[in-house]
Amino acid sequence: MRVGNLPSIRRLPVYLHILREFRDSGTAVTSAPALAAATGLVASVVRKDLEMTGVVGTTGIGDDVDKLIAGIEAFLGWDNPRDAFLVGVGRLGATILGCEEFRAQGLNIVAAFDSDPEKIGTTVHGVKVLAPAAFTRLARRMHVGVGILTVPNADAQKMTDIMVKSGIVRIWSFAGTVLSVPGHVVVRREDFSAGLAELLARTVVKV
Amino acid sequence: MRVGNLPSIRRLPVYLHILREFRDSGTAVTSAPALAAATGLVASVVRKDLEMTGVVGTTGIGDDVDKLIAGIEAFLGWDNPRDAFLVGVGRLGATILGCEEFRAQGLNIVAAFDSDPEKIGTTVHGVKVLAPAAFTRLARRMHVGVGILTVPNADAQKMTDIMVKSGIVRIWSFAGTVLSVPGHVVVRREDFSAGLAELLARTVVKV
DNA sequence: TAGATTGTTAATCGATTAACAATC
DNA sequence: TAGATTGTTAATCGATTAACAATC
Repeated sequence: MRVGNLPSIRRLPVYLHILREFRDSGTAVTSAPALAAATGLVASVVRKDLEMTGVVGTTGIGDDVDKLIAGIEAFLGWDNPRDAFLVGVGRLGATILGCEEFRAQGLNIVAAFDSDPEKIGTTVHGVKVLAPAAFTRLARRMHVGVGILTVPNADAQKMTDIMVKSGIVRIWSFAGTVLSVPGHVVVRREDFSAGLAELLARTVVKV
Repeated sequence: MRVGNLPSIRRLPVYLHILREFRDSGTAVTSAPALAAATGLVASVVRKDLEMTGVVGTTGIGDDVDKLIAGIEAFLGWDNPRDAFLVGVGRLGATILGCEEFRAQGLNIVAAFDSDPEKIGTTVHGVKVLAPAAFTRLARRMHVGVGILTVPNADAQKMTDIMVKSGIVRIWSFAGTVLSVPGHVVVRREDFSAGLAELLARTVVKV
């Protein structure tokens, strides 16, 4: 069974962003062609993507902006953020701790972990930094299911294993390495090297 | 005409990472099946991906590790980094300025720009922060073709227009908005909201 | 009504995967 | 030789796009 394809899910936040602008400028009704124009996609794709959220429009008229916003937010779980632990309070980890907007995007970072004794006990952007030894116990007690991995590549698999053992089922990884996890664990890798490769190597020309 | 597909290009840095580990552990020859095992892909995909780089292996034996490394690096342009300007020295921008590894991945950040007078004139991780007014003149004089966009969403399109006007043809954007650019400009969007949506909404189950 | 847009089906496109002859 | 792997072609799979009847 599948609930939607990945490319569609990735486009939903873009629609949401545009729909909120529409709402803020007083537009109550929109349409697939209008969203297509604003995103650079074609209307068929927009319709397919929105179908996934279960929100239905009115034939001949279009879609209600508020309903669409609520529908997408519900589908993405943004109306009900999940608790997450972050491991690795380096520069990137600290930057992520400072992103308040994630809280409105389904992610509530409740604690951070780092093996550096200098960092343990400090508070970074309002989040307490704890010793890695406490990870498993706390994750289980607080029923935390989401882990953010911002450790150096060399430590990534080791920390992943600890996460999995602790009941984490979704891992947002910023490590460059491929992680091996059991089948029930979802890993989303943000791969800057891949992004850079795509940006610079791209000699792909559409004909 | 096309030189390769995007998914393949995005996988190349992963192969590179593994190949370097192979080399460092004294392995001189590898194979598509071996790389498939290390990445979790299937051998056919590995062969297709490597075909793109032009490196040819030996039937029945496999591929030379050093040749593959050199071939991928050359294909990605990592052996010959391009100069880039970064705009928006906030938390994320500063973090990116601190990523020395980008220099080995084809990207050489030579200057940063920010409209905050407190930041102008300072040096962040070895990179000078300048006033945005100087962007166009410097980009043209130094023939900089790559721009990194780490400004708030509200300023993203405005800065994009300035980049395009200044001769930038590749934009690595960390803004959440859709940017409109002329056809000759390549934009690669690192979309954390999309990543998060994919991570959390994913109820997709492979059957 | 005429114009516009919906939801959905069918056609197209592109990427992944399997298969295999060639060959070390 | 027997086993393994190459490069490449053909089959499969999944996502994008076009088309259209229904309908406001």
